Amino acid sequence: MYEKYVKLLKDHNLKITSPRLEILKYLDEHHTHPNVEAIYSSLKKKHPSLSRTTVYNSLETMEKNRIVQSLTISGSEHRYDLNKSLHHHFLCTRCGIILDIDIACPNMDKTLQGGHHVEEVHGYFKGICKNCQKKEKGWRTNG
Amino acid sequence: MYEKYVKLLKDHNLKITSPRLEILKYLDEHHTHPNVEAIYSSLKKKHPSLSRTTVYNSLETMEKNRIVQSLTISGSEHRYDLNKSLHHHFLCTRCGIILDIDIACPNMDKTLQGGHHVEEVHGYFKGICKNCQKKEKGWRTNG
DNA sequence: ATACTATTTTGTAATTATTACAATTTAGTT
DNA sequence: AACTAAATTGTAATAATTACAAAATAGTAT
Repeated sequence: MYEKYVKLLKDHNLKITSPRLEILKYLDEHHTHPNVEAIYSSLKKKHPSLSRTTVYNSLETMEKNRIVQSLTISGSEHRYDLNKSLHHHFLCTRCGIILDIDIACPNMDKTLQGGHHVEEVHGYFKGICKNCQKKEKGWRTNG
Repeated sequence: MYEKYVKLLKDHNLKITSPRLEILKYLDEHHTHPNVEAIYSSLKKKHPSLSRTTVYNSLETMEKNRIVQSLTISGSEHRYDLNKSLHHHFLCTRCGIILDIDIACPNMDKTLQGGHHVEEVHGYFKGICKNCQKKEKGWRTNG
């Protein structure tokens, strides 16, 4: 059940704790790029002793170990992602959904730019998602 | 003196106001990608009646009109840029400086990705800048 | 199994950035 | 000079995050 998350943590010499395992499981099962509040309020149901601060702490630790990735695209909150293969993200400014965008990008795996040591690369698109456009069209047609 | 900022605002049918002109001038003269606080505290000296809220309001309006650009790279605050040619950004996680990165990128001018309507494209690199690396090396050698 | 210690979790109290809002002022027009 | 919509201002809220200290726990050594 939790073997793969245990392995992930062990591989980074991190202690195996319930909050960390649950957060990893949550991210693995929800590809919604949730914010802290979403993770916290969902896990809190099954684990009432969970603290919001723990979610912050755990994510911070796992981010430092590159197990999870923090997206700053929204500008008002951090949103999280299991750190799998490199990919871009799209934020819908209408509904707030963040979607994975898999496109070729020659700059994604750079470790040096302009003489600076690069540790992270982020490609963000912002706009209106397919779904929200459909909704707006529908309303306009009906109105 | 302020002609070009006046023109920028006029071209977007925005009213010509002192706060807007001063903010544009500040951004034009400081390529530091400042946050609201930096802009506010600098302008406040010469214009004591300026309100922090006005800086927020002005930047919001000018961002909607694509006169300025908001960078969310830092994750804790918005940082601003005069919206000139498309380019990437590098954030130093040590000193917080944001630098322009001019590299070719085939995805920078996309208006559609995965069927979604794209209005903004951001390319962010995070890491340790040349200068901070130099400092760290120096200290270690001397220690 | 037990004891030990560093790490983690937890809850509360700050802090920081940003937004809401209502009153006043002002830009652009009549 | 008067008008009106928009912008500015200050204060009060809100939202996300961090600081901190006490309690609990994981992993290790005994």
